[in-house]
Amino acid sequence: MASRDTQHKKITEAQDRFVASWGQMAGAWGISRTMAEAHALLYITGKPMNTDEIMDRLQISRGNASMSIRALLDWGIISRTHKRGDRKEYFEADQDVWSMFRSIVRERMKREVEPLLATLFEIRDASPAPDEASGDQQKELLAHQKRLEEMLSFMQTMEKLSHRFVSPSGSGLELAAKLLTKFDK
Amino acid sequence: MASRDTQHKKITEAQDRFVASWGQMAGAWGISRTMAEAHALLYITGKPMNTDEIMDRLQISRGNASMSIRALLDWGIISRTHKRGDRKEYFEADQDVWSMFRSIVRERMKREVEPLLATLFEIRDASPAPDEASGDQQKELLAHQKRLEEMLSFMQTMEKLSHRFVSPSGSGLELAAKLLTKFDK
DNA sequence: TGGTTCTTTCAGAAATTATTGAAATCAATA
DNA sequence: TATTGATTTCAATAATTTCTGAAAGAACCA
Repeated sequence: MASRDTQHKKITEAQDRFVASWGQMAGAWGISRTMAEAHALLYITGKPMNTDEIMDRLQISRGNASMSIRALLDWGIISRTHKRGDRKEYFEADQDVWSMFRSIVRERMKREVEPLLATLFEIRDASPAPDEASGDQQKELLAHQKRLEEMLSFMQTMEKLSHRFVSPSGSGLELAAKLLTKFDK
Repeated sequence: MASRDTQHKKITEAQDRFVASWGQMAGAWGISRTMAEAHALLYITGKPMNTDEIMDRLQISRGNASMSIRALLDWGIISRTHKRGDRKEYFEADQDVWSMFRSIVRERMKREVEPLLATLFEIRDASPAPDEASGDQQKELLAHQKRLEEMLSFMQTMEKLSHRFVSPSGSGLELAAKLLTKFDK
């Protein structure tokens, strides 16, 4: 039978591996490794930690820790807590994976898709109006507009879909997703 | 009425804006700006272009163009074509936005989610087996395992969902997505 | 085969992004 | 209000990613 210490060491090791693999994926999704690691750490340990604990565990500077934590708060996937008799701030991760994921989708849509969509509308509306010029040019213009429209319509569909998913009532999509995968050939 | 030249200039301008805004979003999703721009250019012009044309239009080096094109080919969202009597290779973008998006999802799942999932399984399987040690440690271990399981189960659901979406037959999800957004409150 | 054209590769340079750490700010306490 | 401790900010630096350009490699042709 494993001793208390051995078992604890193994859990810590598993946590570290979790944190590392989470951090690895970060780059591919446009967030910094540290930010992902801090989140992973809070999620997998499940207990509130203060800035110093996070710094120590991840071996990062105070500034970096502060900024990463702030970013996670802005994303809405971690929250502040306090400990009686301790002036330090503690942070804990949302423990519901689905709600966490919803926050991420919400933020990314707001930050990246919505501005893009706005720009696409602008581009469309600034397009030259069809005139009676030569057939060839006419065709080119129409084809251009069609491509713009298709992209726009795709992104709008995605936007609406994400809204459904993200809205409180839309959490039913969690069930839908699970059901959909149940009936797998 | 706009002259031929004016109209053409305006289309080019719209294309450039499209390319730029596409490129801007790239960073946030972990692909290089140039790669996104090259794809945007091929998509929005709708016509096959060779390496030199892409280089000129995006003002990039030959090396960069070659590597970006290669990456887009690997992702399966552009394809090679040829012009009779021209030894150069031409490239054109998949004009179907949904099929394009499916390719992107397929590749990202394969490259990022699947490896992560594999690592998560590894971590779980290397976890210490529950033993008869103290209740506190026992509880901690069980909580740790529960968090791992929840994350695993979430990612597996996502994986299955994406497979449905990505598979040829799964293109029905396009319809489903559109339908879902139709009934908007 | 040698010459020509097109394509890929990759070491180094440039640009971008992430991180540090010390100073400034803020907050609680007495 | 001064003191102490916690937190944020940000200019400087480090690390990483992207890009260039020249050289090597292929493909084609006469």
